[in-house]
Amino acid sequence: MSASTNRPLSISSFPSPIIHIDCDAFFTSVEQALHPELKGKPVVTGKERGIVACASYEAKAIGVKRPMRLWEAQKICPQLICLPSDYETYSLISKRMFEIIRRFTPTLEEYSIDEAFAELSGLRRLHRIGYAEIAYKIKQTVQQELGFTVSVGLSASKTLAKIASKEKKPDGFFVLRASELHLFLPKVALERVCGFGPNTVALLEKQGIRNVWDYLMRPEAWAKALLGKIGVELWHELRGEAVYPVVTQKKEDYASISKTKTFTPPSSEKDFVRAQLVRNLESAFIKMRRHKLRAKRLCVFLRDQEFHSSGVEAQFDRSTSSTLDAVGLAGELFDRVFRPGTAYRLTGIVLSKMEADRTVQYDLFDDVPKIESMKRIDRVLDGVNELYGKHALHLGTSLWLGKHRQHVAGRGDLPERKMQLLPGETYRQRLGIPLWRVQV
DNA sequence: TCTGGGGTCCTAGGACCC
DNA sequence: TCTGGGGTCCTAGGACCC
Repeated sequence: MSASTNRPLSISSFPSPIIHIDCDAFFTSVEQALHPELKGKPVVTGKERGIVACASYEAKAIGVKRPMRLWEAQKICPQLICLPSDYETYSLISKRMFEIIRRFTPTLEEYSIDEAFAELSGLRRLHRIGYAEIAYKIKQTVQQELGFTVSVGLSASKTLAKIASKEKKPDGFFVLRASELHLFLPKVALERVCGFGPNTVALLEKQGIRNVWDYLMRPEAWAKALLGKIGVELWHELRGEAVYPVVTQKKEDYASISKTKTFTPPSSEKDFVRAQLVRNLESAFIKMRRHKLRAKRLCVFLRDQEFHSSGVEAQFDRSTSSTLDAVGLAGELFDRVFRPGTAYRLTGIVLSKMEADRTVQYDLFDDVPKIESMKRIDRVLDGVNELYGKHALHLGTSLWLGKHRQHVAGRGDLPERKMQLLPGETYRQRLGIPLWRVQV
């Protein structure tokens, strides 16, 4: 890099001042704040899954990392305290944090359960202090009221603010002025940019780019040619020219809902893999109905032993929230993806093209009584499952075994399905799930 | 890092239409 | 039958994020 290129990109410090607030070891910090006896001790969450979901800084110091197996972590650190994740509480604390920040600025984006972006423009006059002081005051207030530390970065774009918040973690506070980028960015590794994953970093390194400043010294057109749209956006963001807005609107609905599940050992037994898939289908539909949504599109995918995934997508005749309605198509897609002789380790389904399930609109040729009765079945299913636990009541695996063609073509009819529920013992036993015996 | 689960967005190629 | 060009939708897959 020649000296002549190493000069400020911008004279103004903050064309648009944006802060990124990132909680330090959020889940365990909440636990320690709620249970003071845990303070200063190595704590992890994730007990229910058997892997480390979050490790406190005390645990990290001993070498516990994410996502380590729990037994592995306990070997390294025998005095480790393992807790199950308590998402409801974490969400509550998360909401409280967002509310605290909103007292300073309404322009807040709830980026994830433990991260937020906020715009500070126009606040200097209101608070009669500079942006850095406002940012610091936000950090202090959050910490005081929640009882654990957060890291805050202030800069001129979301991408830069995120880099800044990581700079001094934990309990970090870092101000990155646009006028100082030429001094700071040569020290910043490419993987610290949100949007540069392992593949992109490898590609950039092949081009002789070793840090963020190197990247900015290439022309915009070069970034576009190499990395496309995202490449250009980040090229601007990293120069302190904000491209990504702080999105204040809370996202309510999902663009997609997915359920995947890994099983061990891997299996090449078609009906067993299919049974796994049905399970995911049911879970996804339960979740979808809880959010009062329906889906038009369905994707089925499998992952084999070698970690290669393959999937197919298709659309329903009309969007649906009924599990029964979807089984046929799911079965068809499964048959298209499944390769005999291949051992699979995971099945997954993705529902997309979602819409609100409030407005009922039937096509001329829809079988209205049947749709209505399927909806009633779903309500019963959801009700029973609510009472007795998810999957207490579920589809018999046999529902589509052998006969599923018929269901796809004619969509079947309910009494007949009820008769066909019982065979398939082996898979049911292997999955350890009860039968569907309820009269609808 | 020999690998958990839930998301979002982008892109390239093909089909199909005018 | 061959020849263009362009638009749009769908599909499959990739990359990345928390």
